[in-house]
Amino acid sequence: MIYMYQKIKGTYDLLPNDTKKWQSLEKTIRSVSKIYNYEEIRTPIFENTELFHRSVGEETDIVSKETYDFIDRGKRHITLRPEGTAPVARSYIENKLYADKLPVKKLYYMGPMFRYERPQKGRYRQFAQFGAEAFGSTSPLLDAEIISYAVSVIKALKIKDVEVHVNSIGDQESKVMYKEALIAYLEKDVQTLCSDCQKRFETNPLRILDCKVDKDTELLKNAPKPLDYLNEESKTHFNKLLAYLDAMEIKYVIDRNLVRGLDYYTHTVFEVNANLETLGAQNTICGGGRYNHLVSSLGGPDIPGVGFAFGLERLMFALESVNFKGTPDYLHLYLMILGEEQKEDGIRLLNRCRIGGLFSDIDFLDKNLKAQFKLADNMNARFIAIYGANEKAKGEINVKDKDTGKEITIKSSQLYNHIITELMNPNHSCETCEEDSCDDCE
RNA sequence: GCGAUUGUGGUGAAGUGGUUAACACACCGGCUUGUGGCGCCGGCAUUCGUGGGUUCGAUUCCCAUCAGUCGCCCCA
Repeated sequence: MIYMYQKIKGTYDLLPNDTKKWQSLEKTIRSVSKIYNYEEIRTPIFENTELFHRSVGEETDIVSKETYDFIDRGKRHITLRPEGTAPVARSYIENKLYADKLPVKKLYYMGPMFRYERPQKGRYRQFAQFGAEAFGSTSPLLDAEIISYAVSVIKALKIKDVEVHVNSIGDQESKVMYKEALIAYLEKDVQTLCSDCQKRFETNPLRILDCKVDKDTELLKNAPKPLDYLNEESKTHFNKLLAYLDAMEIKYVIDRNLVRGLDYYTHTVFEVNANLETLGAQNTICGGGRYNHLVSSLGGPDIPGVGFAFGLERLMFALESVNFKGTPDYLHLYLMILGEEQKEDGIRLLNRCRIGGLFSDIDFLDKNLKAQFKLADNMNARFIAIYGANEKAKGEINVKDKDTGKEITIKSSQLYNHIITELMNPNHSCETCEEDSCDDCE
């Protein structure tokens, strides 16, 4: 070959083996979403560049240096979405979902996001997120529900060793007060911090709190914390949240240093970390919080919201470490037609089985018997039917049940009925069980 | 954006400045188009990510580039 194309840096192909696991993951996510009564929303993967600048924050890395931007043929400035909250908020406003008969709109989404970052484990340039947004209530109960929803997804996936970290950065007023206090406190000693923190001091001082390099220094240990600067309202909100979490029996730790990177957060912020070697440094699988002014700052009515986002690749890694398996592939029937003269009649038999819903396949390469048996094996076929000249002459067909090893010859017209009957037999093996799971499968 | 490290067939991998590039699995063919999973026999990298340089000669040394991995940053 002259030139081999390769995938774009930071992207990946999901091959059939992988898509099975992903489908299973998606299925679990959807069923938990149903339990919490969240409805799916799907927005475009690109939006006006401006949307992300307004919402996520001009100074954040993800907007200032990580977006995929382009200008389309109509000279529009377009950005591949780097996160899901802003597009959902935009859609919420544009479609006037606040006027819906459901005053609290609970939405979830799943799909690809794009950030121009240096790829590493659990971090890709095109990656998938599952996220939820609930609009229309300032009640801390909604914050608690969102956290509960996220935790339930993790539980449903049987991921252990997770920690929920919560914190409050307060409302707009508290945020401003805290920021001033922090800056005043750090001002004279900025030079003692790491070089990254010195930059952060100018751009996003809150993030100094969770710096890995400086976190153990006396300066940071004694630094003012957002929780100490909450006004009464913010304090009440946070305390109620904690009470509701207790009522929901959700274990959490209050992480006084937890801040989030995106500008739109107010009050509650939280993260879910998984302590798994397979995740490496990328151990935050879920992050979220409340954003009371995002909708209004995007030109909508003054409506609050709260949400979270999961990184699905990281979830997949976490699943691998708990030996999560998708449903195994199998076939009901592998039909071996021997001889060109038998093909058309054989195809009729195959077709009948397929119309009846049997998972069926056949050879396309005129392989010999041995090779076809091997193929049937690789396809994990339960029944192998052989249709050759002998059978055709007698109107019969030979059927082998791989589960029992028994082989019988029946009227070829009975092929479908025979297989169906056998499949209904409760003594089935789980490898070929028709449901996604049965009692024996667990 | 910064730092480190790796790159040999479908896969896992050994290996050397000089010419047949181990081995294992997978795959293909034969013994055996009418019964696979075992066995035996045979096949399967004109080529060592790509481009350039050093050299009589490079997969092996050097440079560049692309990609992967790990960490920082950031974030999910």
